[in-house]
Amino acid sequence: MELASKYNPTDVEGKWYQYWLDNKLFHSEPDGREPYTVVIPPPNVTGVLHMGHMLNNTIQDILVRRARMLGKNACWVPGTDHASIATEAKVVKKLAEQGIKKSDLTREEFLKHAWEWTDEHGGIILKQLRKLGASCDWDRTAFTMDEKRSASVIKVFVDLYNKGLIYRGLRMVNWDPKAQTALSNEEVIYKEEKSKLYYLKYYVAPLSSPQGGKTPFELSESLPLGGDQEGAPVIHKDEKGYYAVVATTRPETIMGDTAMCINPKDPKNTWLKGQKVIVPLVGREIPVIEDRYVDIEFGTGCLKVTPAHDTNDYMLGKKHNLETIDIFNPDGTLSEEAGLYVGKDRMEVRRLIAKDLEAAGLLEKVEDYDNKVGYSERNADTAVEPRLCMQWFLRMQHFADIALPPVMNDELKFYPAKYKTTYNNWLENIQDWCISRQLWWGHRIPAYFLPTAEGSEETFVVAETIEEAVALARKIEGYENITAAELRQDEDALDTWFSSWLWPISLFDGINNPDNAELNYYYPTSDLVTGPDIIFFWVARMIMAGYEYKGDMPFKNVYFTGIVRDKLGRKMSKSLGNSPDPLDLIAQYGADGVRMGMMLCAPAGNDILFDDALCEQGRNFNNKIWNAFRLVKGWNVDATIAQPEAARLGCQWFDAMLTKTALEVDDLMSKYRLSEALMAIYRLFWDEFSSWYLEIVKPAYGCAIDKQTYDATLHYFDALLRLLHPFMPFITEELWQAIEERKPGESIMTQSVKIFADKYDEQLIADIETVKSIISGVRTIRLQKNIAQKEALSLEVVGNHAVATYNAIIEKMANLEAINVVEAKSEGTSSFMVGTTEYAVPLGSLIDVEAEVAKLQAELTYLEGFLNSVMKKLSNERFVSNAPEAVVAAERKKQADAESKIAAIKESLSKLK
RNA sequence: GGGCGUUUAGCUCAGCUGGUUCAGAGCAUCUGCCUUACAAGCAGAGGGUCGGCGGUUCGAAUCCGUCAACGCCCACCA
Repeated sequence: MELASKYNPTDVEGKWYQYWLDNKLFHSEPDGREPYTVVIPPPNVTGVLHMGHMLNNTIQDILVRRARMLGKNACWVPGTDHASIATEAKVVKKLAEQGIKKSDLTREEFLKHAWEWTDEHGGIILKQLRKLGASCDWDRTAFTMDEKRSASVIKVFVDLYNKGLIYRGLRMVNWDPKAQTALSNEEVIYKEEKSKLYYLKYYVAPLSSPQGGKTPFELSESLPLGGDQEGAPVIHKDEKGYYAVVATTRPETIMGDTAMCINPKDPKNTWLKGQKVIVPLVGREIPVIEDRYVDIEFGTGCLKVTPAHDTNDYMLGKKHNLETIDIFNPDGTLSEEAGLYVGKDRMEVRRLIAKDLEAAGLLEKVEDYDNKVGYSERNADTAVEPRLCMQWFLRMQHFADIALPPVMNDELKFYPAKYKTTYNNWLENIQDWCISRQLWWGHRIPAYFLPTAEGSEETFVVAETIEEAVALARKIEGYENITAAELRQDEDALDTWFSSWLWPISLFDGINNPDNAELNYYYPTSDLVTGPDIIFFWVARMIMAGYEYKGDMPFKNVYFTGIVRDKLGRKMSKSLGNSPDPLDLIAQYGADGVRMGMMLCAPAGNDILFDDALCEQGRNFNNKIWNAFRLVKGWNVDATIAQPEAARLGCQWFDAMLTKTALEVDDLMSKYRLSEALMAIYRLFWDEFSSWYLEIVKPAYGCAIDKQTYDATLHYFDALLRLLHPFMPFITEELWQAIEERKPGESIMTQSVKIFADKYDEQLIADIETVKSIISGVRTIRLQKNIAQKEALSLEVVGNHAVATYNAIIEKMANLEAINVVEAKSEGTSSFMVGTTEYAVPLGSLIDVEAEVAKLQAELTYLEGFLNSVMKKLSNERFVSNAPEAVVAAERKKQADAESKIAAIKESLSKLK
């Protein structure tokens, strides 16, 4: 057959992917084999493939394909996530471009747009995964908002509510003013930011009559002003009176101030105890309260308390029974309650109020300050606003209790194990999960409110369907005749993760249909491959749901990948433009090349620094394999030729190498050290197979090869392809099909990777290493003396020729006409040592005595130094008496070897001189 | 503020329970080759007092302490 000199992936990849699909090789049904299950971390339904997906799915595919080739019933279930907040944001943006405001639409109208968008863009990413070679069981493709998954979510919500684990409450939550929804704690990302610390004047309020405008402080005290000394009170006074100074980063919230707080143990501020102060600009009098929460060292030790807009202030407010004034609208603008700056955005107000405060003489000073500000995970430019509102929560303590032990005692293993600590910390400090989102795109909360009189407490029922809700409502006193039309369903949707935490169960319909045959067969799944960034969002919660709803772990192992960075170590991001398009890479280097590029730089758990050059290496490897195949397939076979000795030995040796490497790969794969496993195969193919084995067995130009060697070579090729297939599925299928005629529907995918013995001849491998060194030694001399490979040389072995068995190989590879064992080497040779044996190549007139002397002299110097250090050890009494015998013996051997080498070199030198 | 991790060749990393697989691999570099599978290649070579200091030990990249740099996670310091 004619083969191009370069491998062309584009010709090959589409063809075989279709072949695999046509023959249903990715599809799995429960059977008698051991299952191997992976559920995909569902990408956002409207997302496109990025490098992170690429890494993640390459790893999954390698694991899945390998498991399949180990005879397991491998099932990789794909699907997508509805990603409520991200998708809703995209739809809102798209509608805005068409001039449509979300607020002008009904829920139904909006959802219609959202579904249209989803149908249009949904699943693009799954199509892209096919280009990568992902062997997902596409027949099982699921969506977190499809019928079965939605029903599961609702069922679980009702169940948890009935178990008393879900509650509704007025809480301080993280509010995203852009998306106008609450977020969970995990969805807030804190960023260090340069900001300002504003020092505001809060005047001490004068008492109304009868004291006539004097402050209680003035009336009762006569402490001196100032505060230079440690522990002395710090009292401020100007022409308008006494005042306290409060440091804040958020002056725009002063309209919501309902107290000022000092630490009761703060000597600087004891003078303020029991006073009232006046909120600047606003003019409202607020009490000074005392709480040890206040840090004496920070700022002035005076804290303004805004219970509606800060989590800690809220806590203080509750404790001290303070009024709560919510000065913001849901979109982050100032509300009527604020009284000032109404309708303006909070960020703008910050600038305005700073100016106004200064103009009014109420701003003492402004300092630069490094601050941490929380941002929405999905709207990276939007600062989160703490906001008090009614939300649904899931009690987490119960879940922490069931999810912590199996990970800590390694029933469920994390790779790398360091994430156990992270997991432990989170679960030990678990907080309730805010599961409601003020969004439409998502699973609507199945709570139904009953009509109640104005002002009275809200009453609701929680049920899977409206009919059940009505039935439940009718059991409540006074609502015996209520109808469905009178019930009002909660407007909120559930957090996306409230559906994805069920993924390993809901994919097999295990919520709607518990204990079904598929669930019992495929669950628990085998390996989960995901990023450590979603360990809390997803991994931990799946473990919780797994134990709650199936009584068992959702997966046995979790492989945490690194984060894909560029070669400078920067996170890949759209804004930096440093993220290559995976499909472009595939077009350029081939899917196999890109897969290899990803894996080469992906040691488990470390961040990976991605560089196109690695894909190039992958592509080059493809080409190497391709050309090795061209060589082998180009040979003419002559069944009448006897197998040459060199080839016979070469086969024996490669057989051992293959087994050795396969065992190594088994071991590495079991430890999820995929990149090392790939590297082992890479070296086996490139160095051992191509550079050594093929050169050893290769017939002379124009000559035919014997049948025995040819068959063995094809057998090895076949084995190498199978070893490699999980990593490089396309080229391996292409060549496996070309090795010999295959039956229709046959594929390398269903072959076994295990065809190797569990033992190999270590001595043989060691001997060939010596043989290789001898050959390299001769080659080095050729290079130095500029002697062409064509020109045959002879070799003298001084003393004992331990690897004489392999002379056939040495002669062929080094092009030697003779190998002679001699007592002493002849005149005019260039020599080298392998181990303790000296080898010499007679060069006649080509010998450069001076260079030869210099070379030997350098070696002598090194060896003498080495011997010296060995002797030092051996003459140390304590070493000889304390070290294990074997170690001492090893040192003695070093000594003997060095001495014999030195003797040989000295002799050579004396001859040369 | 707490916790975790990293630091070994120019780059990316491997070196588990201290001693011949201990200083390694791949890439990059340098030298010589268009040798009839492959120049996306072949053959050969150079390159690191294992972050600093101190300790334990007969012996430390490996164990302990400490310092430094970098990275990540968690935490309510306005």
